[in-house]
Amino acid sequence: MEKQASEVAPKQSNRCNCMNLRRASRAITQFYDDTLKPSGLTVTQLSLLRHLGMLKTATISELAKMVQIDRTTLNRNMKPLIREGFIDIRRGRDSRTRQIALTAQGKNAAIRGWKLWEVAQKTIKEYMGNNDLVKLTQLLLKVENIAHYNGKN
Amino acid sequence: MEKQASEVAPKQSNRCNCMNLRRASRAITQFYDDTLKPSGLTVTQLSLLRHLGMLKTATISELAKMVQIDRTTLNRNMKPLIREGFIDIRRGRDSRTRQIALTAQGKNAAIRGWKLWEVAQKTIKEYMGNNDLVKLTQLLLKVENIAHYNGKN
DNA sequence: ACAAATTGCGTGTATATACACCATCTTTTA
DNA sequence: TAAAAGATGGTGTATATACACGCAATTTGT
Repeated sequence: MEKQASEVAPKQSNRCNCMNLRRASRAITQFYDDTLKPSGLTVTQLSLLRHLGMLKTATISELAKMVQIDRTTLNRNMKPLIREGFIDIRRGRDSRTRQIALTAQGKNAAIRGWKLWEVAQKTIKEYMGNNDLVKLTQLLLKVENIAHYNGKN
Repeated sequence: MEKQASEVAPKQSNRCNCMNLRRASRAITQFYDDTLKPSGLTVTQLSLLRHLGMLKTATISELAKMVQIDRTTLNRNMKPLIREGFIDIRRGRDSRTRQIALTAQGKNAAIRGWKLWEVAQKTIKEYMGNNDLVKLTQLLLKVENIAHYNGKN
């Protein structure tokens, strides 16, 4: 095991697993958003555009399920993308539903964002090292599934 | 060719390191907040109260540095705690500063929250396993420091 | 066919997050 | 000592997050 040292952070604040994850989440979000800044997209927005690009078209609930985010959160997250004309929403056949799709502008924005995103991804890989990054990804996936654990609800 | 829908979605959505972290962060936050619900505190709020309890008193910037959160975010996060009478803010000697301190009610709330927090911590440890949890904590600490990496800015 | 259950969605409300900008107060410097 | 520089904090604005609630449309059960 490497030294890893105490760094700047006080020992007492590293005990809560949840806050540990949230601090890391804030840090990496700032890093990605900063890298993506020239594209005018946040990492959340780019993620949405890319998922939409894969699905071609989707209802709100379908997209929410795909990106694993709360449906009402997604609803709000789409607002800036609608305003910028990156996505288009229309009524579905089942008129309870909405069909969401990328516009041409949205596709272009996604491509611009993607190129910057690749830089961020590469930097992270370089910084973390491949082994640690793989391990981290694995562990995060497990954390995601905590809700299904047999100790809860 | 069949569709293999279950293959396309997860693979594609698990590629962004940032979104991976954010999904995990959302999941564990919901888990902690749910566990803490009877105390009336969110995990963020409990964290603030506990750090304040350690510091006895602090200025806003000091507390922000300790919990490693943006100063202006902290400012807003304190609002519910002030409203509930859990913390008390007054002008410092240097009248640019504010001195924050726990109230008696705040101490009680922190104690109530703590007990539930311990349950959440224990559950996570059980669920993740000790080795993986230690490894995760280590990796998250490294992620936190990405901003200092020599490939940025 | 009609009532009941279910599904899909939006909004009200509240917290969490942080950047840009500004006001104020203190310390340093010319 | 007056001006400049620095420190401290608040607010405007915007995004991200999700729970509770309710409305409208569809599907199901009798």
